[in-house]
Amino acid sequence: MTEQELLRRESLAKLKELGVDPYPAEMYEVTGYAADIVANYQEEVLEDGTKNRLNYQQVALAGRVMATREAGKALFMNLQDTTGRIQLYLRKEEINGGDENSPMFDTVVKKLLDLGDYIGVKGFAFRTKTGEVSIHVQEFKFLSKALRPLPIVKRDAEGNIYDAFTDPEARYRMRYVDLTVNPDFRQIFIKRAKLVKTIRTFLDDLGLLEVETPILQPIHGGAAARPFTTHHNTLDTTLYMRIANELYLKRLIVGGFDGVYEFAKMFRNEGMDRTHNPEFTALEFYVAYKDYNWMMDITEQMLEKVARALDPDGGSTVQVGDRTIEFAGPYRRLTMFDAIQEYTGINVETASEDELRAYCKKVHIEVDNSMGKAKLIDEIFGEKVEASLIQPTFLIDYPVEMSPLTKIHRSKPGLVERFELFVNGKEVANAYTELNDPIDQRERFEDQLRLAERGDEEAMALDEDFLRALEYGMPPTAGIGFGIDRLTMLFTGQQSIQEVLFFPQMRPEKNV
RNA sequence: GAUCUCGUAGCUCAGUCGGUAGAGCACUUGACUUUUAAUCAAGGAGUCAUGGGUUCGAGUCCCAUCGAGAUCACCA
Repeated sequence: MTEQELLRRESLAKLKELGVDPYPAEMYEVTGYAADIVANYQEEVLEDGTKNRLNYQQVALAGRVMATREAGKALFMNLQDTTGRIQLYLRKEEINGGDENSPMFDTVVKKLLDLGDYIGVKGFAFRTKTGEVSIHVQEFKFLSKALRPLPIVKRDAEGNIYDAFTDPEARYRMRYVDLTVNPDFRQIFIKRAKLVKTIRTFLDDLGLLEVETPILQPIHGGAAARPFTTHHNTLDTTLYMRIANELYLKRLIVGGFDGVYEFAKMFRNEGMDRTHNPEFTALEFYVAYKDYNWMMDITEQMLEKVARALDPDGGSTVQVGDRTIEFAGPYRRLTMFDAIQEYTGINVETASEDELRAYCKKVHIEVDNSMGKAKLIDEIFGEKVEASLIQPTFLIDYPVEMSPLTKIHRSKPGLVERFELFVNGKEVANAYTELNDPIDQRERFEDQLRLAERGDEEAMALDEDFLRALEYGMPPTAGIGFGIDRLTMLFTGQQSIQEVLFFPQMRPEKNV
């Protein structure tokens, strides 16, 4: 144990000796919050120059002590509660209750109270000489003693931060410390919650039903990815953590729910980097009797709502670095082929597979001979177009080979009715007119099986029960999936997925 | 999975050519009844990520391991 930890344990023992309970059980009634009081405290100056305090004259706050400034027989503290910080002012005579021999001020407050301790205070609001709204404390109570020292982050009047707690490893492993000493990061998670809430309200208002579907699945369908595998003891069977929930949501459409949505944790056993965490959150929703054109309209409406909800002034734009992204629709709609034509000059419709392969080699895109024309098109798009799509853009009409769950295009042979939404050069949504022809779906699954036999670990598994469901009849349906983490990154200007997850996955810690 | 960079006090960081481990904040003791990055005086605090190697001598050079970050590959 470090010196400071030992000292805090000694303080704890001394508190108990003095009859102070460092961890009281009873509730503490809070009647005021730092941010409210700082924002709303009022006083009037009378004709004789004296001040008349108008509100918060009997208030109880609770929070952590984040700084102390001793001034002889007085003491200032910064108290941090869930809303922010406020200064406390304590005077010896009051804390001691008039008893000269009381240990409360000199021992309990000045010596045994440490930074990071939770306390409750009762008193009245006032404004100090220097103009800071503060609480004049008349009663104070230990609520919880901290046995480890917090990193001390200081901030001056201009807002400059000193000794910031910045080590990403420490911040992510000890998010509780990060959230305590870096209140700015709290805003990211508050915005995330608001984003989810805005979407939920939007979808509820559309008349969709929020549902839950299995996370433990006997067949990992609905996406191309490697799953986590687990085992159920009683059933003695292999189960997979879901990589997608799409096939379950469509079963509910078959069952007669015309619109369903789910905020769903997905699990993919793949690499981790600043845009990938092994578990992440997707929003998927499916609406009967609609198609992908309708879904594009709805996406525009939904994202504009989100942008306005998160913007302090209700605006529809988001600033990402030096780029201003406009979320009010309509968004540009560009076919994949037109996009490639525009950014590379290649007409992929007329180009042969060999010509595309030759182009890839020329511009140093890695290719191998197993790649068919569709895969080459996808590579060229990813390499040459994707990063250029800054303003929200629907990329539409994909080759059928890449989209085993998507309905064949109503007029363009070889393509499917699919779109992906790109913003700031990154994909944020993937949607299609759902394939509801059970015979076509079976053939697409069989194509996937052939890919799996050739060693494609991410090929989609054939789900007989899902096909049985389609054979009972699924209405024409539009569906979409959003990456909620990435959407949050976009709306909060974060470069790393770890900044929008409270507890990003880390390698196990050796010595805690 | 590959490459590069990093790991020194509770936090943020210095540490030269290989020669006794440093600073600010935090902490301890003292002063101070409106301070606010409080101030002033004094003091304590380190398995230099871990393990090996080279050397008279390693925080520093070499190797391995662990952890993190960035870039790339794959994916959402």
